[in-house]
Amino acid sequence: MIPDKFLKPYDPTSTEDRIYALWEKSGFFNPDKLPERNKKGEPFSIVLPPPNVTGVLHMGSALMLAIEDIMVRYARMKGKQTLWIPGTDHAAIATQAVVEKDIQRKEDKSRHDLGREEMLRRIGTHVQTTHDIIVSQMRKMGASIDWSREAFTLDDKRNLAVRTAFKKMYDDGLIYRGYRVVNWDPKGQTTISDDEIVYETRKTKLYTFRYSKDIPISISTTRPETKLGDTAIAVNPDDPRYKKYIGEEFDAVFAGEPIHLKVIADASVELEFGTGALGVTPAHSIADWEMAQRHSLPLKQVINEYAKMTVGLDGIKDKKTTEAREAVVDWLKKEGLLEKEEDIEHNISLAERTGGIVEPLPKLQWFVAVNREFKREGVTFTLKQLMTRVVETDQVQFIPDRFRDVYHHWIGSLRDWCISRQIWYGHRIPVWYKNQEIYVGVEAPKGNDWIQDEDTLDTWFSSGLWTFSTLGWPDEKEFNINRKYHPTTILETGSDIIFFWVARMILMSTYLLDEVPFKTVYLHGLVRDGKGRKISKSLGNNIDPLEMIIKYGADAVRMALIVAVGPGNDSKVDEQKIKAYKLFSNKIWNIARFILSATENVKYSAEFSEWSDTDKKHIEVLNDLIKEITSEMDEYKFYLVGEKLYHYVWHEFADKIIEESKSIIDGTDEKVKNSRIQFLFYALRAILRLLHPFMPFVTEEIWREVGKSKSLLMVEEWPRY
RNA sequence: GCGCCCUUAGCUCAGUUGGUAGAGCAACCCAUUUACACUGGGAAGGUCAGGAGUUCGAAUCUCUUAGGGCGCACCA
Repeated sequence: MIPDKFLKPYDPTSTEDRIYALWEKSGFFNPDKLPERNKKGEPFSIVLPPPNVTGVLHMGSALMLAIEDIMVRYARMKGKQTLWIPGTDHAAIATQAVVEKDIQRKEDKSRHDLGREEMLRRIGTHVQTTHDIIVSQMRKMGASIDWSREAFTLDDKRNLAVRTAFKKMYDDGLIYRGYRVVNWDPKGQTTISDDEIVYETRKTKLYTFRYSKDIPISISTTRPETKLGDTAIAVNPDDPRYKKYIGEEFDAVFAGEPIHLKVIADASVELEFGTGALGVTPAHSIADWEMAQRHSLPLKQVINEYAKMTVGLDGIKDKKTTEAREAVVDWLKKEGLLEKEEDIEHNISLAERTGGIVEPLPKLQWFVAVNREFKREGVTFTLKQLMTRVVETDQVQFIPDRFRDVYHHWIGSLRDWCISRQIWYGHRIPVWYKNQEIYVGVEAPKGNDWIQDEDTLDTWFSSGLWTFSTLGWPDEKEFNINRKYHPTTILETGSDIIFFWVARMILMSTYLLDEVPFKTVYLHGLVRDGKGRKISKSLGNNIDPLEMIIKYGADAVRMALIVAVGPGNDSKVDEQKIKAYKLFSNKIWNIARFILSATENVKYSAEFSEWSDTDKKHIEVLNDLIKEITSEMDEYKFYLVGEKLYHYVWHEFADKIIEESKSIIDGTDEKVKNSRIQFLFYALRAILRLLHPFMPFVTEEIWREVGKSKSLLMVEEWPRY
């Protein structure tokens, strides 16, 4: 008798949690507990890109989990010693910003009202809640991940890894403290790295004016308020208009502020832009600061951390830069110095996490030097060279490979990485100060008077260590046990974090371990709505993966996300597509029902060989498919495999083979009938195994009836051909 | 300014050493208590963005034009 449940449509909700519990109980998520076949197999390892503990999972995370679980389940069925390490990311700025905002809204308090300790306690509570939700969502997706090794980017072990890495880089001269113009986010009250800036094109005005009637050179700027901090006028050395002024010095009182300007020649000045002369503001522009370094110009700060002016006339001093700008323009008009006002479009820099307008400010911060040379075994390297070399020599390969060019292009223009943040949530910088002394160490120095640096590290500093900090590094004993899993086999992640994360992992791993963090990088794109639009709150086009799982099952959601979406491409997902794969789950269910009832009193025989001619052909077609699919799986072409399986199962196997089986089974030719029944067994067993990485729940549930044994489909052998 | 990518059936996309165009969805016609809370059968639909070149042969290689997306840089 076939079970009653097959008489009803496939019901994912009553199945999935039960199946997941079975898998977990089996222990097979942990490579140490896999069957002998796998223990002897080659290692396959992958880390989960740790989701931020800022909120719940979105479709992008669901896509990531689907692809990675396909890779992992396939590897496991191929007999590999398969490890998938889970974790979550503390996402320093992002998380603190979310909690701060929440407290501001509910209690009208700032973090300074609460104090460092209380604020961290509040964040901790928030993080625990979101962490638990995220983890339960990963289970719902069917992720066959080793929960016994779960890590957090801010837990004790990872903190030790961070301190160890920092110390080593400091000793090698690759981490330094420097007074430089950095990207300051006035809204988040912290510095941010170049990569944490997003650009937005806005219309603005370009003003052309003179500092005073006595200065013969006019300049153009979009930010007149910063001109109170100018210390030079720069012109192109070949500009005939200004050659005669080079080296001259002028004094003026600009909007109430005395300024002293030296005319300098710098090749970076374009002759065509504006008047061909520019006011140099070393304290409030990274480009000007670099120019000031070249010409030994003084630096004069006129804007503070709150983006307010610190000098100038009434109506300028203590005002926000935006207000001060208008006041300076009014002053220029009144003095008759303004010559031109034009509308132009230009990019403004926004802090990615807070949306604040980035204000370049001179600050004492910690940096990773990417161009500084260091010695390793007698050979001189820079971090940039290490990062470039491993990709050039194909020690790390990109899928799709065009990202290799993108990666190199980014490295080409890479500047020193500012890693200190003035926020509280994160890894505290392992540096202590006492009077004029400085101590950098893995552990705090002995003695009482040492005060630890107040700042925390960029969240990507700890993320960069992820492939090996999760395997126990720097604890030698633990890392040695896990040594076979590093370099990891593959990294699967979103193409949007190739610089943030992929590049930083390559940096940290090549520097600290002298080996790559992964051999292959598989990049997926953005998940968009059915119309190809970005998912956004304002459009209200968000599709909640959990809601879809409840409605259509995780198998359907997984298939909808991966079919027909090649690596690196954005995917379009709408409810209709998910629904179509729910119907497919049901189709598989009914195929099983038909075969189970047709073969009810017959035993499956693996050695059966008396195939009818038609069945021989069917076997051939199926084997060709298996062969094709297997090589495509090895090439990570899941988007093709999913589609091919769908097509074969539905339109070849169900529509043709099962249809013709009806008359064969009702017929009188026992030999043909027998052959067909054995073939149905054979094909169903193959189909379930082939589909399992893609649709693990429904296939496992059917396998329990078909396999007629207690063995789990998840550790069955991938079909041979 | 530098770099990457895209333009194939109404829609979403495959098409990997160059060999007379494919799938899913949608739309159309017909059938159907069927293993199928639906499904089956059928037919229709494309000068592969435009142009030039290489070739016996180009959706596929080269150049070019147009449109679109993205990244980096600049942002006086």
